Amino acid sequence: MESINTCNCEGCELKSLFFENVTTSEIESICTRKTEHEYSKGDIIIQEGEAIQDFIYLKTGLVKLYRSGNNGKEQIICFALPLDFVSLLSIFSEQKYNYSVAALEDSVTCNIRMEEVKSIASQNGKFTLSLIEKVNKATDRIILDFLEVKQKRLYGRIAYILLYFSKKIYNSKSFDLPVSRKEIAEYIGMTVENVIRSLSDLRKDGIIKIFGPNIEIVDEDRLLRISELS
Amino acid sequence: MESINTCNCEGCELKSLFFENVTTSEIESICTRKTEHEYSKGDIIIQEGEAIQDFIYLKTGLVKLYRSGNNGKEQIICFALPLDFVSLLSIFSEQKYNYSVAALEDSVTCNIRMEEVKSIASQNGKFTLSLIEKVNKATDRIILDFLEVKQKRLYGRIAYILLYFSKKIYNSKSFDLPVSRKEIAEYIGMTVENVIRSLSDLRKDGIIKIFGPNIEIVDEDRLLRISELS
DNA sequence: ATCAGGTGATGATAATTATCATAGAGAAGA
DNA sequence: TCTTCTCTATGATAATTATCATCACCTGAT
Repeated sequence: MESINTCNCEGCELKSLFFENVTTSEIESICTRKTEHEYSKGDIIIQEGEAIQDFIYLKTGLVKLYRSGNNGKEQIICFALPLDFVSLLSIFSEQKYNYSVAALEDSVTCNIRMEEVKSIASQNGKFTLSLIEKVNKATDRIILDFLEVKQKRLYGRIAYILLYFSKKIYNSKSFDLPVSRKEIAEYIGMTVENVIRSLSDLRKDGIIKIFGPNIEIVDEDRLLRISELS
Repeated sequence: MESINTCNCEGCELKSLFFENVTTSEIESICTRKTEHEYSKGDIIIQEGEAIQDFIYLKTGLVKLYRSGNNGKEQIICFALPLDFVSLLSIFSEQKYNYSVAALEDSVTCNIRMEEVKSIASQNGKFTLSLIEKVNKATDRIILDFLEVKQKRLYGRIAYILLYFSKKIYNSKSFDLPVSRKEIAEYIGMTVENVIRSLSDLRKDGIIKIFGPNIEIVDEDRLLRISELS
């Protein structure tokens, strides 16, 4: 991880989104004290169990939230793009992170000391209210996605995650999978072998094409039907 | 549902928990305008799709949060006791509820208009901050429980939910199940038949006793091991 | 009182998923 | 270079779970 501080808040398109109800002087205070961090693909941004010190949000990149289950296996909680909070869960309710965050692509975060955020929050109700809305939207999304995946079976889950990457992350029918088969398995809660098998089957049926990490969705309608019919 | 308004806030033990950072005049304003509602076991408190108008919390009773999946089947999101918010998800981020709430036991809710809460929140950062903490804690709990259940298999899930009711809800090794076998199935994401079979097996193995709705945990250690070893 | 419908229960069987084994390709390290 | 490790891939088999059928019991409705 590399720590830099060259970001100018004036040009930051995220500023207005996150801090719409903050006064100019409060923003100035944030901007001078915030730190920015660069991560390479694969780097760990947050380690489960660490003390929560910063309020972190993703400026650019793609990350995964995950935690290690009882049996040593990892479980992926969700994927997050910029404008989703990285510091979603536990941020206001816990002392320590109960999940980890790692970069799936080169990423940049903007960090603000929690005390700073809490100090502004305690003085500025409108800010806190807009914060609560955004945090809630993100956790709602996680829960609804969990329920969505839960009601599907193997093939439906595979179809669902392919459509998720295609539509929500890359907005294209052809994309490089940012995760390994193993990570897909950790997200949908199935074994690697079955993930690989399902992808192979989808390829054999002419629904997708696979070139190494690249996936091309050939027959989106059928993929959609598989996703919906479990 | 019956609407009453006889609750006196002075004696309300929940007041200080939820509204610790609220001024006396703000509390008075809340107390005069809040409404209280009584529900019988089985009553629906919130219907999925309804407009969110009130901030609702549970005074007494036990409820379930659930939503209807694509295939018509219902999925139970979580169970909630007093001091857990009922209006957890979507409350600050959505216009309409994306889940339903029903009473598993006779329950009483205290309702406050959302505008009232938002109005206090926008003027009182400390209040909003303590609110965000509580809402986050509850949604965190849901997500962690989801992950916990997800990594277990049928027997582990059954053991887990029995221990959950025993320890978290009733604090006793003997209790009446507040939910049907079907509802357990809807929570753990398995079929009713398999839930019933698992309970029968646990009974045959002498780990629990079943008298109609009553469950008695005989061998808690073994149940714990089953829960942990999936 | 009787009927319909929901719930709990159990068995037989089918479908789904996990586990184990094996193998090639590529990456990282000695 | 050679070894080791991880990832992708596939097959065979075992374990797990779902589906279907049947039945008893209870409750509410007509």
